[in-house]
Amino acid sequence: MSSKREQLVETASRLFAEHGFHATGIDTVLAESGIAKKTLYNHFRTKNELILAVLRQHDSEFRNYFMRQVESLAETPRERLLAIFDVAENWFSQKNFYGCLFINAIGEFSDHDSPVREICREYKKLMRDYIRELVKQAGAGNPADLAEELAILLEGAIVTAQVSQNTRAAEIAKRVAETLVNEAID
Amino acid sequence: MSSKREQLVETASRLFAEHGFHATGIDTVLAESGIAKKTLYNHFRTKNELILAVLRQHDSEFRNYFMRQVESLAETPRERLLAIFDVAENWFSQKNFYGCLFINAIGEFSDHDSPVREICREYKKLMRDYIRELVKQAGAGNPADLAEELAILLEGAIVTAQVSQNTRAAEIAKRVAETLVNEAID
DNA sequence: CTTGAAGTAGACAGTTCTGTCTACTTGTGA
DNA sequence: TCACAAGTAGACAGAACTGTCTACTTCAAG
Repeated sequence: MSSKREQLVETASRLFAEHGFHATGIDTVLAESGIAKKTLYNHFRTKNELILAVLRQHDSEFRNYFMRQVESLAETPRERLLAIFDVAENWFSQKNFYGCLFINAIGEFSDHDSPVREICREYKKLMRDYIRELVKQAGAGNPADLAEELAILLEGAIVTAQVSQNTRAAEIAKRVAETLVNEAID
Repeated sequence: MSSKREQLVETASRLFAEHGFHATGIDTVLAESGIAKKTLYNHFRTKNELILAVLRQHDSEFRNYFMRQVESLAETPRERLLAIFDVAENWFSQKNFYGCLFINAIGEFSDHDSPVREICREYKKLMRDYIRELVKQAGAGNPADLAEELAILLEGAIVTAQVSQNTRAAEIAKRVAETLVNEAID
């Protein structure tokens, strides 16, 4: 059985994703998780620390899930670059898809130096790094360029799927990705 | 001089963009605008109605600004498709750039049928319609496809610029757009 | 068996938020 | 001039939210 701390982070993660960070009260997290208020404040000094814990947990968990999926769907680096968009399509079609938690967080925490934004920037950087590594393995001339392009395509697909609740965004982005990959790698 | 209603919408718009919708209290809007609470509640029945007014106003104002910019930067439809990303770059480099207000709103209002989400979907649809119209004028074989691709690129650039506060995203997206346009239009 | 760590239940203080209401002021058109 | 529409200032009710604290329970290790 998971620890109380893990339960809190898991419940809060779900609620923050669905309703946002400011709109979700501590009491809701407690009611949904069935955990006492004292226990929460034993593990986290403030609500903000809970938010940071949620983002850090989601960072490692989601990246892990994403990369595993990519690697299970395709073998070669080149195929994996395209599989990214198949994984995205799966993600978008989950019933509890509320877009990217980090993009949503950025919208609620505008302070440029806030730890929230730092975690979000770091997450996006690590995703780009992963893509760049695949691009490099696939043998592209300029890995950084193609990686940035594919990363932008992925972001665009995420937002489009979130706003229009349309999983086809992944398919469209994938088609563009194919063009770019074919162009960059002979 | 603008009406009190306009001042309220303008002030609220700025605060919602910077701090988010739930994190911005009515009292803050009143303090910043120097308008009495009674006046606000004479114009809007609830905070939620103020939010809707802000989104509707921003919808028409921003699209108008965006299209005018595109049309002043380039003459032919084909050039205008690429100018979209120059306008985006200008937008990203404004000191008060907090991403797309509609994307941010979607993150805070998850209810699928909420009027907030309706307005956001409609805005995104109208932007895609505008792009599709330019694509059609430029003479692409399948206007819908290229338009969707360019729209996804634009979304990706917006989010990337917002997260990393890096205006280069527009430039990268533009490069991809050039490839797509050249491929689709002979 | 006992002791201490961790959890429960929930009252409570203090703040903040939305929305209402009263009493007063200002400005303008008939 | 005056009547009325619109605005100001701000008190207030009621709800919600964060964070603290007390008293009680559970359970496992020594």
